[in-house]
Amino acid sequence: MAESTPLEDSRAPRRGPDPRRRSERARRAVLRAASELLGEVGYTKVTVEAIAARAGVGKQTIYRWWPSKAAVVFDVFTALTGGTAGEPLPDTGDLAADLRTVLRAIVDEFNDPEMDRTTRAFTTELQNDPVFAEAVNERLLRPNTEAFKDRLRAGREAGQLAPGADLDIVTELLTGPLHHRWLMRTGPLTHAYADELVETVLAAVGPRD
Amino acid sequence: MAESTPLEDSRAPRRGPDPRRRSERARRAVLRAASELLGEVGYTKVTVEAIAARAGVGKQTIYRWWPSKAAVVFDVFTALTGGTAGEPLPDTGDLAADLRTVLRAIVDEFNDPEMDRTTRAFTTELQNDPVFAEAVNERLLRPNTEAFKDRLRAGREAGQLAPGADLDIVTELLTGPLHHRWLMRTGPLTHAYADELVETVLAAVGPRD
Amino acid sequence: MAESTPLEDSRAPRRGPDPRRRSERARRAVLRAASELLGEVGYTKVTVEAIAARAGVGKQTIYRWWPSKAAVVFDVFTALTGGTAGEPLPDTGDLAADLRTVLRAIVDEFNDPEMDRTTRAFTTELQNDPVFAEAVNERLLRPNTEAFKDRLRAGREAGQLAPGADLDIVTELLTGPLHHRWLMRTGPLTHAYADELVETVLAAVGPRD
Amino acid sequence: MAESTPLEDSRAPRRGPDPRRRSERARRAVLRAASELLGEVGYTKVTVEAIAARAGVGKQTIYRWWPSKAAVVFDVFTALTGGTAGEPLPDTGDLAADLRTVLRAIVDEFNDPEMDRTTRAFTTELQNDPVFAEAVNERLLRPNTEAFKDRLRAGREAGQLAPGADLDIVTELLTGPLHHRWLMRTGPLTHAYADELVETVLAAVGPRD
DNA sequence: TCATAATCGAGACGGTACGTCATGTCTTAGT
DNA sequence: ACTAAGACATGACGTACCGTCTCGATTATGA
Repeated sequence: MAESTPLEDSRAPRRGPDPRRRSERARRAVLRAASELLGEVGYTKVTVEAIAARAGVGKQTIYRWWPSKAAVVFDVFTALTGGTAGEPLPDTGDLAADLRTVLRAIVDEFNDPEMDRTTRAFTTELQNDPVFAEAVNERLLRPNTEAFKDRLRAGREAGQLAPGADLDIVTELLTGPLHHRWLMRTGPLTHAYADELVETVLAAVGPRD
Repeated sequence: MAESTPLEDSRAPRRGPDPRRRSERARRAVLRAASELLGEVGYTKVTVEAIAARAGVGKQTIYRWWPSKAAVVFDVFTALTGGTAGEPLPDTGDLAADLRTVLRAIVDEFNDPEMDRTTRAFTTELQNDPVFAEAVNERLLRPNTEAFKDRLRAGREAGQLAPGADLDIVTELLTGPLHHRWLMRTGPLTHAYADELVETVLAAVGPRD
Repeated sequence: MAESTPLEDSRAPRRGPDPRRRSERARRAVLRAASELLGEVGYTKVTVEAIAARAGVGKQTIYRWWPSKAAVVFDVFTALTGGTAGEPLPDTGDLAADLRTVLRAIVDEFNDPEMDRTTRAFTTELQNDPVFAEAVNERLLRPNTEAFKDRLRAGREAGQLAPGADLDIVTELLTGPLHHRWLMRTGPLTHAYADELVETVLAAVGPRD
Repeated sequence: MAESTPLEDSRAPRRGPDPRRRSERARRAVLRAASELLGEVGYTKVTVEAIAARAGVGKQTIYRWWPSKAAVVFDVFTALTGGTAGEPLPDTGDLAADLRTVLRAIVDEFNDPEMDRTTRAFTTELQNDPVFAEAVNERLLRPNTEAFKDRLRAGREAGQLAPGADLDIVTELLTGPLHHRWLMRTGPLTHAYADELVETVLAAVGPRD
């Protein structure tokens, strides 16, 4: 995903304002203000008006370039992650170790307050806007899932996974519980938890001794 | 969970209106109206005003008995499930079969439009209201988790699970992926999927042959 | 006017609650509370609910015995004046002196904060409720006007007023400016002002030297 | 008084909305709607919401520019009178004739339903809002009183009034009874009544034959 | 004198309007 | 042309009172 592609660019040749004249200053100020406000009051209480005021920007400037509050938050998120969605997982040859590394990194992300806020904002919006949901899926979730499956496939070929293992299921077994625990706040997110998940899942789908 | 315990009753001896004088007619009308509106326009677009209007009830009557729109929706949910949270899982002696039964039932629930709407409403609200999140956890999620663990424990004692299996992890491995797939709409929710989840997880934590 | 006849008694044989069973305690408490509140927040901001609460009385008890807030205030007023409306003016034989006495008394009444509040309350209500206006006219204003005219008539017969003097006009010349100055707060209300009014008016309608 | 100076402008350098951006369309629509509603349902039953609805204007637009319903009505009034408050009385050289002209005009105004409604609205509000009372006094009543006194002074200098006549008292004797009769509805307002008032008052304070 | 019926304090009810806030669009000046 | 500022029409918010309507718990007749 391109670094700061706004959500609304994705589908059509966009008729409207001329992007060449867009003020970079205003764009940055909006993202910064939105990020701060997300951290301070939470997604649902962030208002476009407040973002504009804090950014020292006219409301119209926001509405001109982003179709919704969700789109602004989406841009905040991609700015945070630096557009790493879909990057290949590390491959040291040791599948278990690599998965531990990745799951620990996910745990760390979820434990970062700014990421937590922003990701929750997403999840909120996703529930009520299927178009947004599909966009997020396409740009974030599916690329990441594919990256997982690529690494698992490599592992399977290396004999570290049962030949018949369903890669989709394995991916979900690894990330689903983690995500669920975070989302529902049903338990602490720690490296130990990440490790235990990897171990248990690999016990199921690893090669039989 | 008691059938129609409203969310706001949970913690304190409730100072305020006298519940004995509460109009059962109004209570039912509000829940019905809220449920209908959830289905028609989705949680975020439901307004308290609209619920009141549709129910033929004064707004104050809603604000008198429920602290928020979320609390109304919570009651709609508990009315829908009939308060089954925390009920023991079936125990036929065949752990795998019982888990399949339960996961298939969960799949069916998620595929029911009314449940889907209501549950998404929850999940939305949960993200931005930690108090609500804790209430939902206490009354819905934890009881259900415990019910799972109880059944798993029985299975472990019957030798259908490895003696050292971590029941929390197993529960999460069973429900997390399911929930995640539903929430993020990353794939279809079918009985076959439920069955595959059970099979894969039990492969990990079942007794070694 | 009978001392505490409530406003609503005036026209019909009142069907409804049995006045014999009326709680004197409640009646007094309501009038006291209303009077206090009038002084504290002013007529328009007094609410029936507040009167009931302060009086320790159910709202229905007020609505049972008085048709409106205005009627309650009317009773407060008649309780204040002791029902002196329509009482004959003093007649010492000296018309000018008697008028000075009466106008000074009116000035004193207007300067009494409680009377001021209550009378303003009336005047407010009068403007927007013609039925109430007519009731007040019938029970307060006309009797008082008649009392004035009676005294003036006696004076005219005693040769202290021009034989052709229009008693209605003279009455209005005496009370109109006083009332207007009070109502509009266009100037101070003093005994000297009362005296000057009497002197000037009598100069117009007194017997020519 | 400037034609359409809103009530709230009177005292301070007004911080708040920028009057240059004010929509003239909205301003007119509000005044028209308020005027119509005043005539239809009476001041106390006029609601800001109804004014906004009839004017096709947002409630906020009313609250942005007027501090209260009373202030809107004040503007309606000044629009009605065309800002004639404080204009000099006619001076034909014949004091009695000029006063008759003026009092007859006042009678006509009070008999005009729209003026009647609006002026009663004022009087209502005046009773319960001293700030409003003072504003009305300053902008309407005092200028008019001064205009009266100017004309009377000219008459006094022309020998048509006793040299020692108190102009304030004379003014009040002329306008007080008129106003009182209108306000309390204690009698009909006719040209004959106006004439009689002038005649009687001048009898008191005119030069002795 | 005692049952019984009405009034009492209390307060929930269906409503209306309040005055505020945020939405997304439109207008006004200023670069 | 695009900006910052902010007025606009709209509509929901949560609160305050309205006047009506139940509740039990006292009264105070009148059978």
